[in-house]
Amino acid sequence: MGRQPCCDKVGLKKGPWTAEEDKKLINFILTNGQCCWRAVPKLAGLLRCGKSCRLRWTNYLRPDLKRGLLSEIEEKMVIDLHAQLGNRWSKIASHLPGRTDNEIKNHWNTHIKKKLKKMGIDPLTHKPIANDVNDQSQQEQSQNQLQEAQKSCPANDTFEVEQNTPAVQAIEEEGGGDELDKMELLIDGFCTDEVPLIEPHEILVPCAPSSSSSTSSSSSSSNSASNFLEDLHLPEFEWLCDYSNNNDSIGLWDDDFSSWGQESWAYGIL
DNA sequence: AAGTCCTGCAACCGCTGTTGG
DNA sequence: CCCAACAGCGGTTGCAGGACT
Repeated sequence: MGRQPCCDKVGLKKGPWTAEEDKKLINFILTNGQCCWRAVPKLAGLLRCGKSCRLRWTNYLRPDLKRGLLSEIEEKMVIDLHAQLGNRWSKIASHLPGRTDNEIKNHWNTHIKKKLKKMGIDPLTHKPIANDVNDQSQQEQSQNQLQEAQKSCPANDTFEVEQNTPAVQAIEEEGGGDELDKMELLIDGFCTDEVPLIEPHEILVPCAPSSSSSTSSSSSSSNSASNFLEDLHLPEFEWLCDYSNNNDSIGLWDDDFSSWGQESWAYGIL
């Protein structure tokens, strides 16, 4: 007797979310908080499975998300953390407030991997790419050592940034080392699972409009959040912050979104 | 202008870990 | 201890839009 599917997939909608669905999900979460994702679609009136709702919320609708490309500092952090943690994207994401594991994973696969390869660095091992067989065996050895080190240093152990990985050195040589130093102040000496990393007043708006070119396919992705919210035409609540100003910040940082009450959050429910 | 290729992101799938009966 | 239910994670895919021919 195998495990039952997480949801009854018959009649459930798949594919891109519509603004209407987003609206329903946001309203439901804001009203009821995050609880029992399996029940969310039914209660929210959505023809989606709970898994899909959770993903949509955590990867896109969460108000504390930053949008746009990763900054140079964030990119370096990702590289450094990846050297330490491997493909544990959620752990890496926990060090980058406002970023999701999916976003980081995508960015790694599409940007950073190429960048590192271009620099002659193996994105897997974070070591210079070897050319001959001997170097390859050395590489494998160092890879094994890295994995052993990771095993002996589980994610919950105190995390310290390894500052001298070739990858990070290479990045630093390209400029921006000072910024990395600043960021290291933030991440040095806390446990991987210890969040928050920043104070509420430091939270960035989830919408910093990116001036960089965006090739997003989704109707609303990579837009500024203000535009995104306008697209949703949400009548039930309003964002209290002026998201049109990049320097504004929203006053919340709470991992436990379930604690969000009807009126206790950064929005005002009308 | 039309067709093709490439890129990047959102979302899905399947597996693992955790929890509670 | 076992098993089912559930949440979460990481790998992968599908597709829209831009770049190129």
